[in-house]
Amino acid sequence: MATIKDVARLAGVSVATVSRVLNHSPKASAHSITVVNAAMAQLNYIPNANARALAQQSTATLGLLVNDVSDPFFGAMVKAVDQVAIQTGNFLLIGNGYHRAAQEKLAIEQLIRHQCQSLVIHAKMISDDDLRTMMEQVPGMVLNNRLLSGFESRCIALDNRYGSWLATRHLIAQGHQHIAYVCSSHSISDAKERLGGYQDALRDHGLMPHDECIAYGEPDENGGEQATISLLAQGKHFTAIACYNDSMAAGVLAALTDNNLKVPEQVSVIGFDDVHVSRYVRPRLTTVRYPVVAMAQQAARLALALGHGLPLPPVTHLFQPTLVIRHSVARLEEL
Amino acid sequence: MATIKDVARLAGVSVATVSRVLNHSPKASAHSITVVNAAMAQLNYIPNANARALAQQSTATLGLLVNDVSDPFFGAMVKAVDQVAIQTGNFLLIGNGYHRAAQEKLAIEQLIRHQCQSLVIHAKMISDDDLRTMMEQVPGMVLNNRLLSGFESRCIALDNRYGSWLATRHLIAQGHQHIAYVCSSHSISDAKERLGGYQDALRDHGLMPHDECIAYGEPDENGGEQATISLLAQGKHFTAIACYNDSMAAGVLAALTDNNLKVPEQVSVIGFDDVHVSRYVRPRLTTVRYPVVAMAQQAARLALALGHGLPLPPVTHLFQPTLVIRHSVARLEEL
DNA sequence: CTGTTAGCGCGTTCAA
DNA sequence: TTGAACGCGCTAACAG
Repeated sequence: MATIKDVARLAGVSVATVSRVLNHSPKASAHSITVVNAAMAQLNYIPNANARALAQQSTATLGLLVNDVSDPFFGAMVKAVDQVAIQTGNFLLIGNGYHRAAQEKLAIEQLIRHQCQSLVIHAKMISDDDLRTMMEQVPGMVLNNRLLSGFESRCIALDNRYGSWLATRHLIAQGHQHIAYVCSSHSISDAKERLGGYQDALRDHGLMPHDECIAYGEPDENGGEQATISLLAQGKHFTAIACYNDSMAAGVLAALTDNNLKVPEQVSVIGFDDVHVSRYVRPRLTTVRYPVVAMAQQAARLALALGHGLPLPPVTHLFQPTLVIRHSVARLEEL
Repeated sequence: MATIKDVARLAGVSVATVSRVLNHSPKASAHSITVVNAAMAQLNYIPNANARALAQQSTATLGLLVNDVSDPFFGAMVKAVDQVAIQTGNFLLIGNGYHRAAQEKLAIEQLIRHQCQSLVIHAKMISDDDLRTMMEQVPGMVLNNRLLSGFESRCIALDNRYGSWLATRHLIAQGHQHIAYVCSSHSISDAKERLGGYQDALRDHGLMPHDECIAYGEPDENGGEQATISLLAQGKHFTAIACYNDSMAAGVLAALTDNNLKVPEQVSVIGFDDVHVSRYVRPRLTTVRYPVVAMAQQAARLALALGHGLPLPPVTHLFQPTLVIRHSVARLEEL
């Protein structure tokens, strides 16, 4: 790998001059520019980002922590953040927490080791204390989907409870009275809030929430299938199912179909998140929209501004979910 | 951010000693270890990976280029590579090519700038020449899903043609004679090879391939829907559809369902890749298995070995796809 | 076992 | 406009 010295030698100038044309400094003669560029091309010179970072005490990188890039929800988030990284000339470093506190902590540390000044963090397992010491160390660190007291201005979250309340109310408005809930088995705030929203909505409309109507599973298709099967196996009576997220809802649809239950004619299903899958599953999934892209972009812009001491962009700290009506919920005519 | 000097000062030792305990050097007294560790903890010291890379002339990083992390196929690939990165104590840097030559080149360059000695590259658009100069510069660069002459030992690919041939033969064996093909509109080798395998299989079994039975679309669900709709709109007669990949197949299933065509009773559908979606779509998708995980892992291990001058692991350079039989293909009884 | 020192590749003074 | 020299944070001899 050629270094700046090799280029300088070949071009017959000093390294300082090479550095100048490299960084488009105005004080570089036209002649230097041509000579240096020629030398760089001939050597296939690629600058060393590490050395540059060390010298400038700043890196053009943006760090992002997600649960798991291979999860479509986080895929969308990564893409949204990458978009703003590209726009602002930054390189995106990605870490995976894999739903484990230790791994989350380690991955954030890796991002910091690599000197990311701006960090967008989606971490649900790591402790508040650990998170706090990191927030203090890195001014450009922003939390996505988590509220940490004392750092409210650097948090962006969704009103999960309200979203789930909306979904459940929609089912009730369609005449459903027996509504089951397919919940995530991960004990994170999202799960509690969404479950809480479902229960609140029932109570608000004079219906009793029953714990036996709640089934748990991993927050993916398979978890949705398993939860549905356990609901069915217990002979529960329900005409609608509200789900923790769309992936589980896809599993619910599959399990109902496998058991000859027609959706939405016999059972209505509503999801949460509005990820890609909800649009091509059949019937198309009625769901609650989680504005991942907008939230991720705002988080990224905020992190970038904070990390470089720039004026802060306007940000929404608590986003409101909305209803997306498709074809998996039907009005209950009789009963 | 505390530096090694701060730690040394606080611990009352030299930076060399700090470096030694940091790197678990055997020549460090128990006393030094305790003192230094205490100082590091007190300062929340996190080493600077850039400085370390510069000093050691080597980084513990593995670079990966994919088309788009938010695509489930690449999500699986990223996860597989991340797995081996974690196992080997490396940090994964990810770049996105977004199906564009310029972006692919730029992303690879970024990875090299950041001094990744090992690179797993999935790039279909960048020119052979550009790729070659990079392969020459970086000995630890491995190509996934592309064959570059002169670098065969650093390429890992799938026999796409054979996979598509397998799929088509399976349909023929089930009695189908009128088989449409839903093809990717991207003009990359995969598309050509898979289409070729379909045509070969038809010819090998005495059937004439008709260009009018081929519909094109973006290689995602929506593309599959559009392609199916155009096939239907043209009134083509077919009893089965072979697809470029599972995402398109999912779109095909959706479009057929929307048009009251039962799968597989009226139309059989076969996919390619065997990604996650194929298992929870209904009917479950019969498809061709692309061993992404195994391929990605081998590519990663090869890149790591090459990049660090270690003995090479055994690798399969051309993987063979296999048939995965589920429920979207039926035997054609009459005609 | 420890400290001093040189240098990794680059940006940035400061003189010239 | 240019080059020499220093330092960024860290590792790796080397000498003690």
